[in-house]
Amino acid sequence: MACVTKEAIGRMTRLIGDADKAQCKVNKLRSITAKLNEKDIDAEAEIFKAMADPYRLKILMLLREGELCVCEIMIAIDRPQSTTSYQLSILRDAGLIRERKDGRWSRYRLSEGAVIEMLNLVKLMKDNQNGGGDSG
Amino acid sequence: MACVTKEAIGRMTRLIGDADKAQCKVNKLRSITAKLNEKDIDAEAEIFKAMADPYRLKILMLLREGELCVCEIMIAIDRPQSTTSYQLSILRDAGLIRERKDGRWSRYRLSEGAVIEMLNLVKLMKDNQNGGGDSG
DNA sequence: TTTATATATCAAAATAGTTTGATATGCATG
DNA sequence: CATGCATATCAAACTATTTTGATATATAAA
Repeated sequence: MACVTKEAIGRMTRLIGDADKAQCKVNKLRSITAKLNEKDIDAEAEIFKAMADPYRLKILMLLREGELCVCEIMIAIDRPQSTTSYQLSILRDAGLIRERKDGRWSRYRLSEGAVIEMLNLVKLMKDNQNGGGDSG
Repeated sequence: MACVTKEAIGRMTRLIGDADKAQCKVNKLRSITAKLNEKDIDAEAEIFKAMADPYRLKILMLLREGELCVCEIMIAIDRPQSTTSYQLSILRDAGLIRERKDGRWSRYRLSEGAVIEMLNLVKLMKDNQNGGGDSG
């Protein structure tokens, strides 16, 4: 951390043109990131990681329609049981879905409305990138 | 795909208790996922992947404050230049940030407001999970 | 209580993503 | 055009995630 500071100030001085202001800017940048709580950021990254897979996105989209058990989900995404279980465990551990035991079945559902908002938002972003195309 | 269908209908029949209805349900589940466009889902997963890393989240949070060049970002996140460049390329390729060349500097900024909405939404989700804690 | 079923977990192979020093590229200046 | 600097790209080591058959666990039915 400390070992790059000198070079950092040099770079910043060339960028800004004034050594004192550069020192100031370096301090400011460092203080902004210092304020960002590591644990919070890791927790947020964990949520994005859980959504960062096509099968898992499919599962979330399916669960918008209502609660489903593992055997239904494995049919829908067309993967083996162990794979389906694995993907569900990632979503569950990230807090995106909830499990309910029902006899020998495990039924899964979305844990909160924000998951749907997230899916809507990412669709919007994708559509904006492609120039406003439409899709299911 | 076809080779699991028979077993799928068996499972579904046990779940529902009626072979015809089971066949129907299997078809319905398959048709829901069939409607989900693979390319769209992959594109959306790509966006989530880009956000699924603590350093990249930090960068996005920094860029909420305005445009920054690579040398400023590497100071803020305290990583070597090559690492910083790599992370920026992931964000750029996913369409989350935009690059602007300015002499020998490359300046980066958020590409759209939806990125900020995404950051707000994930913070909400994380806070809900922890029982409403607060953070920077 | 034996058997079948649904799901979770394990373990090992396969695949994918990250880090970073070294090097290339491109701009600006002397 | 030689030099210095900012950034991008490369390549190899490293780390993490995913896949899936096999196996364990738990529930229900025979």
